Amino acid sequence: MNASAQHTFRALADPTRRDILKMLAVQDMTIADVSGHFDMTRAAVKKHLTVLSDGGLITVEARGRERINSINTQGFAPVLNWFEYFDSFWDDRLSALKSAIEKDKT
Amino acid sequence: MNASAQHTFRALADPTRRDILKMLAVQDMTIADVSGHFDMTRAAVKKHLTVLSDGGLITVEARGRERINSINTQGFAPVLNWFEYFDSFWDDRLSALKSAIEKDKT
DNA sequence: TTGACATGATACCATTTGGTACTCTAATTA
DNA sequence: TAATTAGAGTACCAAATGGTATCATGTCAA
Repeated sequence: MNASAQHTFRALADPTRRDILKMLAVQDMTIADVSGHFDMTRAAVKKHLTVLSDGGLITVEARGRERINSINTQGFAPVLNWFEYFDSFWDDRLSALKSAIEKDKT
Repeated sequence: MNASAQHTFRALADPTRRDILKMLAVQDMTIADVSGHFDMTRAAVKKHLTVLSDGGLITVEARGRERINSINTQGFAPVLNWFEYFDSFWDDRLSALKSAIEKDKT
């Protein structure tokens, strides 16, 4: 926690961590649950979860001997805020950006 | 160029590179121009610009012996598209996110 | 209580990353 | 033309990163 924008951007920079976030968007999972989806040790997955937690993108709640990892919606705010900085410069370009997004959808 | 989402996310993960993007949002700059704003060598800045170019976030145009670096609006599309994936899961949470963004504005 | 299970924590390793220093080429310009 | 300027390219270095292996701890269940 105590996520600076830097921690959040760094957390998003790894493809494994982005995949974990997609999984957690569907449902909460324990560390073992998450590990089951990757070809790496549980310890490695745990490290990724720690980075995601430091970035404020997930929260972890102890339940007995398990740790329930949940996505934290508000953790995305620092990154989306950063993008909004550009809005003030792109009054004209922004519409082009939005149409580009639509076009890129697969 | 040939920016995969991974290259784009990685390009955004460094604070120096994010600062460069903010500067280029205001105006196009040569490598020397950009270097003047940082306490590091021109070669180091050049490396950052290469990563930004690989991530599709800037374009570089030769003009005489200078290289004009410009922000590439459409380069942000892969990242914003990635975020949109979550929309389909967060029909209810998304509004909370948007209000959180508004609240976080300083 | 005792054993199995989920996780935490640490040490260690190879690769990547951010940075410097140095040399080289191409374009200006005096 | 000669000297200067903007940038390219490479070798090198320290630190961070992603991963494994190993051991310790708390919790559940028989």
